[in-house]
Amino acid sequence: MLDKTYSPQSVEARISERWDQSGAFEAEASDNKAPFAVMMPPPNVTGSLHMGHALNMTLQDVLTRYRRMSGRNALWQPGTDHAGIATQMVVERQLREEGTDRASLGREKFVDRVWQWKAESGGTIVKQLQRLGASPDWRRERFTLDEGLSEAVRTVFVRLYHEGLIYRDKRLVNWDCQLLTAISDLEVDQRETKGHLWHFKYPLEGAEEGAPNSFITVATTRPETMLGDTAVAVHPDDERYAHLIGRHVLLPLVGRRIPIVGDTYSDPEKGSGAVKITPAHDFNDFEVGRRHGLEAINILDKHGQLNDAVPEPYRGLDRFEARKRVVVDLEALGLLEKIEDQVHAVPYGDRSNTVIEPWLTDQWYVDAAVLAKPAIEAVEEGRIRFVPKNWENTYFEWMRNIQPWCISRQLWWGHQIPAWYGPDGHIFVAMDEAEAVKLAEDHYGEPTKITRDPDVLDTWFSSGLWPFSTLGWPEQTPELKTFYPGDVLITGFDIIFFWVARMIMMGLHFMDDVPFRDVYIHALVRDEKGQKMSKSKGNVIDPLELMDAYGTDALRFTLVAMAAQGRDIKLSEQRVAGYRNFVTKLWNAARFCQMNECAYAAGFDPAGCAMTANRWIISACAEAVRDAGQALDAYRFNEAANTLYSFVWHTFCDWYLEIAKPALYGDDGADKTETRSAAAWILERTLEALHPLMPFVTEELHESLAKHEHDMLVTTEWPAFDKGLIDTSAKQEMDWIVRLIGEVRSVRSEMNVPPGATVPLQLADANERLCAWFGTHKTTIETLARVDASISAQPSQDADRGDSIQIVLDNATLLLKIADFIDIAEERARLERELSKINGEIAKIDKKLSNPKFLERAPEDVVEEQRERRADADLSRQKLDQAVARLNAL
RNA sequence: GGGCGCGUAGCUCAGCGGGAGAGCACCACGUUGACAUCGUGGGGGUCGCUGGUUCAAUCCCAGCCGCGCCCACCA
Repeated sequence: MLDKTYSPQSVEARISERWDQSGAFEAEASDNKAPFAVMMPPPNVTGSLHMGHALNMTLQDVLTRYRRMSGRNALWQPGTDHAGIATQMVVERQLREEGTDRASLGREKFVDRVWQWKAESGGTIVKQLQRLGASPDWRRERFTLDEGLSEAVRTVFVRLYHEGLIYRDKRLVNWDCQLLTAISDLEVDQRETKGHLWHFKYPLEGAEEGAPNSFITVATTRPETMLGDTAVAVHPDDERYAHLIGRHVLLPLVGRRIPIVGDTYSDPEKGSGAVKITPAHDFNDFEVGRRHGLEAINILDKHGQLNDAVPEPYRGLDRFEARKRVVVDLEALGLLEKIEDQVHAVPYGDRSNTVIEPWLTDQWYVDAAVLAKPAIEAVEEGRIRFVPKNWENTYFEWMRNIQPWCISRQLWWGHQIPAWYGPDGHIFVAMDEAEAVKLAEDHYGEPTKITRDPDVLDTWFSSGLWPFSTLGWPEQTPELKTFYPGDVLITGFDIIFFWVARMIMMGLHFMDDVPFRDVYIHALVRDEKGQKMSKSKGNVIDPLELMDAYGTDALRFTLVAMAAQGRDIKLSEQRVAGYRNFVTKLWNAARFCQMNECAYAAGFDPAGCAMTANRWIISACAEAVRDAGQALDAYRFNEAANTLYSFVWHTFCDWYLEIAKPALYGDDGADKTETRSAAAWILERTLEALHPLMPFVTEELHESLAKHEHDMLVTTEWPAFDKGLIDTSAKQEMDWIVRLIGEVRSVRSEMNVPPGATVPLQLADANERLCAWFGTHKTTIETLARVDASISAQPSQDADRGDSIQIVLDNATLLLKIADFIDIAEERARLERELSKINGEIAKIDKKLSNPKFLERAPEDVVEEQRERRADADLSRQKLDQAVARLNAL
């Protein structure tokens, strides 16, 4: 016998173990079932499970389990990402605590150390995913830095290089002065910051000192960069300054003679209308510099301190220190015109949280614009579909304006770039050192020493290959053939650019096909106040804690039920508790079935039930499962969850099991046998349908039930019904019974009839069909409404004496004999209320039906529906009129 | 500056052209042989505002108000 409540803690680990041993998650390329492939977004090895993972992984697991049960050869490809910067930071922090650093360790030892860290701590996230019930093929787990994937990375790099799509260039990059590496545009966070706009006067060459027009004023938010100025730009059409174009200013503090150039970049509306140009430290200025052949003077070293290119007093100063000094010194010279407050965007590194510097260095770039073209077309042509569709706009917007992608990073942890340099700087790109050496020998005509580029690749470069590198590419493996392209990618919108776009570009380029058909973009999980969860805010809800407290299934179900398309999820613990209750409800329904020997019966034919109630519940189950399946097909996760929730709790537990009780408690016989089988059948289908959403409790129940068809739920078929099980007449009949009971209960409650009291109920003045229904379900009505039921052809004398409440249900009247509780005046008021309600409805319908335009233009079935409603309402009104008349006759 | 999204019951949210819904919270009653992590009944909403399209608008369109997010090189 099942316990009274479900204890997830003791069950989940055991069930996990069984799944694992059964090999249920394993997918084979040789399998001839239709493949279904999902690529897991690889979490960082440094990661531990947060709510975003929990949602992302749960949705993937739901789909994978659903498709697997639906007969697909389902591969969910797992793995982790080496996360260059994040991981290197973690290990460097450890080293600091040990009083050392990576420089003193040296590259090789440092990298060894990171691998060691990965071996010890890198598996955390994987274990946590198992706790969540994730069902990927763990045998196939990959790591972006493992042997095979590294080969894929080198292959891609070499090929793109030879195609001219990867190149080396000296230009401005976003430089992180703390991590000492370049980062991509996407890793820069523009933050609105309160700062100042300083207006400086630059003396014009050849102007008379002190004369009114002896200066040109420039404005800047970054005074220290003036030390690297090589021009002042004005708009060619700006009358105030046009005459100055071609003249020079003498750069204060430095003494450099720099030109005044005309460039449309200068905006007469902004600042003073003249803008200082620092090509080496500003992206716009860099372009201006290129147009005018200006020198780019780099004034910063890699730490963000001023270098030898500036006058002696400023050398070695930190950039922020230099800013103050420059202002002070210019003021002393009388060249500070004014200071304004200004809110402006300051670039921060998303990892280091420090101010990013545009810095002039040699880096490797991918010509993203070329790769983007087919990637844009794939989405335009619908070969890839975003769900919800609006994300396509975001994708297009970014892809159509894509910039060269800086892929080199000055880190040690990652894929070292397969490029070597000869003594003269000649570049040799090759799969390995031996090949590079040979290339060099061919090039120079003799063995020549070459050195490898020390940089590593952006982590996203390797994750961009994930959909095919994990399947064995560049080898042409059976896996690749079977599982590429994948079916759906499930991820958050925050990595559409970082990852999704890159996978599409790389997949199309190297596999000549899209990496996946659908991209389902889910929402962000926020706290219950709608704030983004973050460690610094301290509002992080830990999924593991919720799993401990409420069970994994409750958490999963919550996330699925709240995953409506296009809206963020505000998670509250209360909600999880609510779904824990649902798990308990399901558990107890199963327990009830077990107690009453509702067990799988070999010959049971769900289409052949004699009892209406059984036909009805089977029909309702078929509808619910069909709807849930359709919802999952359309990625409407919340709908699937709600449909099943409502069916299990309200239809099955609240109504069916209560209706079934008399038969189950009664004497042996056909009714009891059939009801037992039907209940068991429904329970099994319910467990199957819920399994993708709540794998643990359903598997546990499946195992605990006395007899069943299949060994494990995980490999059972998702219930697929044919239309034959949907029985509209049973539905009509039971709906009426349900409403009847509801009406009686409502009246009893309103009239304060003691819940325990059994009172007479008479169906009066009803047609044959209703009388037949009433008769068939007499026991159900009596049990659930606590009445003694009978049928009378005429309204009874009880009503005429005022001993009964009259309940109008469609075109029948129910008489509830509760004389002791009736207050005639109140009863009259109640009936009048009913009457006015129905009259209101009739008036509304009449308004429509009397509108000739409605009759003329509304579709036929809508008009017909209104007519039927009108007729039904009219019947009810007649009955109510009669009831009132009888009361008035007293 | 551009783009996206959201304003529906006290709270969190579904629905989205033809009869306003769920969960939680709230109120009343209930120890009926699965479940008090429960059952039964109940109260509560001019579906942000203003126009327009339509026979019909919470739903479509426009504008406005409020809120959030993303992108953008502006001194």
